[in-house]
Amino acid sequence: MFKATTAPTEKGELTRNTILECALQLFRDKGFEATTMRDVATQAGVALGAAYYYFPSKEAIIQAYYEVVQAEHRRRVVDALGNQDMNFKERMQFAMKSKLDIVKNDRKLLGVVFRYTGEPDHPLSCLGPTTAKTRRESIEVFSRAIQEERLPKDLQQLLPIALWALQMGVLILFIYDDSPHQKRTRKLVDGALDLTVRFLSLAKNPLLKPIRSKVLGLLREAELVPDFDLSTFQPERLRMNAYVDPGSCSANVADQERNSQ
Amino acid sequence: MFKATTAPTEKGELTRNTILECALQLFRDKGFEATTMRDVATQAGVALGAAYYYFPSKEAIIQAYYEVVQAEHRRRVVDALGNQDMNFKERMQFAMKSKLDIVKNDRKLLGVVFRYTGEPDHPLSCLGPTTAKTRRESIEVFSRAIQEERLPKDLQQLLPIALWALQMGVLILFIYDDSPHQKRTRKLVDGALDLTVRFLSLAKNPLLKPIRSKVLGLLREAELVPDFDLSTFQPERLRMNAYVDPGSCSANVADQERNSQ
DNA sequence: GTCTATACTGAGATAGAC
DNA sequence: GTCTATCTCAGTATAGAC
Repeated sequence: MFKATTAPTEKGELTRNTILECALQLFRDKGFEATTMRDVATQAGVALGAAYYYFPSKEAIIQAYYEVVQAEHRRRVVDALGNQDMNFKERMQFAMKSKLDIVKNDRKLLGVVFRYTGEPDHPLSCLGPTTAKTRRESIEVFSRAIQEERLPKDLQQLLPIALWALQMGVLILFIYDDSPHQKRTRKLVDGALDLTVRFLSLAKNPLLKPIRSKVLGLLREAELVPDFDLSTFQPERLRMNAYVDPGSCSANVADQERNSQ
Repeated sequence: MFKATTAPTEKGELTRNTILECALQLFRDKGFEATTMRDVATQAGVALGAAYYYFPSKEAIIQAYYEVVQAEHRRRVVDALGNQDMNFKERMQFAMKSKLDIVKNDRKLLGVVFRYTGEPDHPLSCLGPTTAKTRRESIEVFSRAIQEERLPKDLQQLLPIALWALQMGVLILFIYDDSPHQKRTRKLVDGALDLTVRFLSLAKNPLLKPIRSKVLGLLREAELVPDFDLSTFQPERLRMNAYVDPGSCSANVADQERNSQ
């Protein structure tokens, strides 16, 4: 199991970490719904007010969890890219599977991340403006994983976003997957990436450039893909993130949610 | 605007309909969160307990709404298939767009349908066992829409499920789409279906049968597509619906949710 | 800025009377 | 089937300690 939080620097960080760790332990033991904020505060040895001081809602704790997961994912991928010799497909596989490894014991918790997917205005919407930073980081991890591969520019832009979207779907499947060790989902990942590689070597063919352009144009029109050429990829320009003041991306969820009240 | 409910026959049905209509009106006016169950009960002229008698939770009202939408969708598609002369692409377009037309003024409400997507055990999970009937009906509508087209058996099985999945994604995009009349989403639908048609005429080529088999095998292994040949399509065999007793599918959400407590 | 302690409100949900 | 009374708990408020 990966360490859930990074080393705290200030006292406040330590309290926050304690609350986070205790909350996650309770969520794992009793379930998210069955755990009250009072339980969390008691377990962490702080007053209720302290819990709310750091996390504006119970769901915000899950969001914080997901950010930790995301940081760990990045760490693992960067580490592996630096130390292992993997081919294109292996790098994509690693990027997908390491995420699953990280969350494998927390499938119940993970589902809460998706709770406000359909509600753009909710501060914890996993596709909304306040979660843009995490989303961008996630896409960036996939971007790194495929960086070394020589791909046409349009595919280079498209693929990390497609992999991120695939990963979102895979996570849902993973949550529902009751096969031992979620073998079913892992097999699907293998197969999907296998097809992706084959498909890409087809798509690289200059003869298919028109259809690639059509697809990209379509996704750009839908503002699912940023409408400019990227060497420095800036997915915060995604339409779904359009409301975000880029400067506000650095605040933590607690602050963001508080601000939005 | 379509009529939200069918003509009630018994007294209980009438009360239920009243509560449903009043709730939806309030949700549209004030928003889902801002509306309390007390508001709903008051507006409908019943006691709080009566509202909970028919709908075990506030979200269950949204689920009931979605079932009405689904019924209307089926009605429109069946009607159009019988009366209009449309080609393959037009039929798919109609199936997609009529759904959007139905929900176009309720995008805020619609998001709540997705609230428990990541929580398999929740009675209102839109991918869970208790919503299997609605899901099956939705897939069946797409199945009808493409029925007349001559397609290889495997594609005939795959396509309705793929269209259903596409529609789920499209609905999310639709919710986030702030362009006038959600033109952006509608254009994406056009483009996506255009590509689908082109892709299908490619895929129909017997030379590509092996890759088709691979894709289908993959999806079957992941239990995203039922593992048998279908002439009578039975999506309740989908893995995600595996817990469902097929006999229990006829009960309404309220009953199902109550039973699951 | 980081917390404690306590009291309070609002609303989702339930129990049990009728 | 319906109502009234009640419960629980998320979240807020406040006043103050360090």
